[in-house]
Amino acid sequence: MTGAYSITELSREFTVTPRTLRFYEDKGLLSPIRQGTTRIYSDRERTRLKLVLRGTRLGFSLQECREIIDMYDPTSRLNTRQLLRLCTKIREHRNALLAKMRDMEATLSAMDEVEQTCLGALIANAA
Amino acid sequence: MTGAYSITELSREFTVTPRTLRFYEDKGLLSPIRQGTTRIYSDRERTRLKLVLRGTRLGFSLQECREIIDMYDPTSRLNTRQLLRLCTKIREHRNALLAKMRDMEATLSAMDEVEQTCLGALIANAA
DNA sequence: CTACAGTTTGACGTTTACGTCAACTTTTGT
DNA sequence: ACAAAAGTTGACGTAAACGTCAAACTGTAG
Repeated sequence: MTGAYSITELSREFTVTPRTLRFYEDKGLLSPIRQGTTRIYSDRERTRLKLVLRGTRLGFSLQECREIIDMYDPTSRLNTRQLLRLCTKIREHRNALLAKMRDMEATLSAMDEVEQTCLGALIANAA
Repeated sequence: MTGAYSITELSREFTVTPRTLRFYEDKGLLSPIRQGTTRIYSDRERTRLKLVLRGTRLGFSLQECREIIDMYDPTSRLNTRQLLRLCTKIREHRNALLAKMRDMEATLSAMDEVEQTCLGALIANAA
């Protein structure tokens, strides 16, 4: 495991362009190692990429994605103060997520309602 | 009811700028009536605005928001063909939403995991 | 050795979603 | 009647998130 992917391999797997991967690197979201000047992506980078894409799909900015992912990925040993700060961050981000969840549920149930109306109208039309 | 709001009233209620409301109008998301040249927003527009903001928070583009909201708001009587098309659209948008839901649940449970690790480390540090 | 497929670094372009004036008209309190 | 407050239409600016070349380098199969 702990695969080594080229930039096009990885970009194809997630149907993004190489430019996107370079851009994310520029923004500090990915940091592939270099073999000479060529980028090599490990499974860790692959996972981070997956998380970035998940985050953007949920409407988070790349900045926010970075914050979130860096929480997930405690690259170093943390002292008590840092751990407490991390807990606070987790709480914040979770609250943001739960708010979105509520938005989502509201949207979903509204959609269901429209569908009911729609189906009702179809039945009426059929009569 | 069926209130009449000025542009600043409405913008303040939702903590956006008047510019935003004019922009949404330009994009066909809102269509306040005019009293002379001045915009007057009804409760219908207020609701639409609420839905736009909800949509953007969920990472939908204004285009997508418009599609979704226009479904909710069947302004005219629809024939069977149109109703069937609407049902299809609802299905599509719901699927998109459910996909986001899954992304969200994954993110949430990952966060919970990080928190557990974090709390565990805190306890270890306290010992 | 060389042709070619893949990669790299700029650098400028584009789309979305507004922000920020400016210049002007309209409405309203006193 | 008149100044302040609110509203209108341009027009240009901006930040985020990439797209799209161009020019040069590199590694590899034939």
